[in-house]
Amino acid sequence: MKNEKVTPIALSTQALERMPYYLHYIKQLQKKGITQIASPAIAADLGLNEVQVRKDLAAVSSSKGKPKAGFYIQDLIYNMEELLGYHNVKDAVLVGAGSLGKALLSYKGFEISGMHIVAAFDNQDGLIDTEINGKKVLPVSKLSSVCRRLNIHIGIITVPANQAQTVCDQMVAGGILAIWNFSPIRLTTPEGIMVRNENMAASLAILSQHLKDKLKEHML
Amino acid sequence: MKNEKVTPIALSTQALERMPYYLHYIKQLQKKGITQIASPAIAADLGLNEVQVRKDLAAVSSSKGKPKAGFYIQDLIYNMEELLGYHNVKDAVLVGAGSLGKALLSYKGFEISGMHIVAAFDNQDGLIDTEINGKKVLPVSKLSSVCRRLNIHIGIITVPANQAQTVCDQMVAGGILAIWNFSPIRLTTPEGIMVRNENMAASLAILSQHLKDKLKEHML
DNA sequence: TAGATTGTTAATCGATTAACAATC
DNA sequence: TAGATTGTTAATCGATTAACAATC
Repeated sequence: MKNEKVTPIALSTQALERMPYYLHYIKQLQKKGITQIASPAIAADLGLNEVQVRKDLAAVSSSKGKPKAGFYIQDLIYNMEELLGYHNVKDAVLVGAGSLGKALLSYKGFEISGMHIVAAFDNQDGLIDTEINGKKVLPVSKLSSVCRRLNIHIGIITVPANQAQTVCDQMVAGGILAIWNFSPIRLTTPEGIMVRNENMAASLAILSQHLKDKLKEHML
Repeated sequence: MKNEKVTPIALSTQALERMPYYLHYIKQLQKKGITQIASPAIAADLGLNEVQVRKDLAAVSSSKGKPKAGFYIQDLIYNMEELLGYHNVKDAVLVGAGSLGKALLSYKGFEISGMHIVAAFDNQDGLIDTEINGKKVLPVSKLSSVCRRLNIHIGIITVPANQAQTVCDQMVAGGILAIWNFSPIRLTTPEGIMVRNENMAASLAILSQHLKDKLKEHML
């Protein structure tokens, strides 16, 4: 018995990171009425390697690409959205309704990507029971019970460093499986919990490093 | 003639990304009065590989580690802050004073990391000439001239996708060398300009993927 | 000294890129 | 058909991890 298409080709994290760019790009093409696209064209426009793009598309597309013509845009969009999870809405909670937390609560991009922030949590008295972008702010003490009760599996952490690990522990206790961590520390979690670090300080460091090199170069 | 310490060991992007975590961690230790730290201890607490930590520390530290004892915390902190550019303030501009832009303008973490956002730019009439966290909002038309005049080399892009490339071009015209891109598209830039993508959609995709796998696993 | 930790050299791993025959 | 583009197999590249002698 052949096991065709049952085991999807595993996609590397890097490849997964490129997907939203492909998706955005080919959606633009679709708007212009274009129906097919070939890897070399995408590669040129997005500044990527041709073979890399081809491999990425092959990994995600259910239909094969046609030599000379490329892939059907319609298929690609569907497959990518499916892969990226846009078709089934995922509920999430956010802890830490400071400036960054508020910004994320108001960020329209999430809805498009199939994520819905159900509630926010904070410990500041002034914030509790207020609403931000239509989302109620609850005391952190209710975090794990709410997650458990509503079957929520994604948690977003936007609290300061010294509170992040505690919040993380409470999320895990509430059944959270994937954590998006905006605090500047590495969280310790049990096996099976994924933590994705959105590391502002690191990004800044990399830019800063480049800047240093460039300015030095300029001196010589 | 020996060329000692003149050419610093090149640090990979990944290693650079780990630095802020090391720095935060050893600063905590310093607060507790600890003066020395060894790689295996850091590795255990941060969930990293021992050898990796040792290599990272060796790459950044000006003094050598002592067998049995490890590295001097004071030295490490100084060297890391130096490397990460915390000691010399870098001016930056931000374009796009929407919710994310506002959050970044108010984010205290940047000052600690040696970055100072000098001004914000937007095209929305209601925002121009207002102040956000003490920073004036100017019309985008002034972007490149302001950058040029104030010798600013870092630009932060928090505008929607369809405006991002235009803003990027204006930044480059203004002499910006490092761009922190929060928009969901890949920017095209001349050689020598570094773009760091803060890719929300990608992060979400990776979390979402993990969640899908975990929930499926749970079914079986 | 004994043992932990260092720095370095080699092996492994995974992703990207190159080469090329197959195909529309 | 000719030529562009595909999918696949092999080579390259870079980072992580392992192995080990040197050292405090």
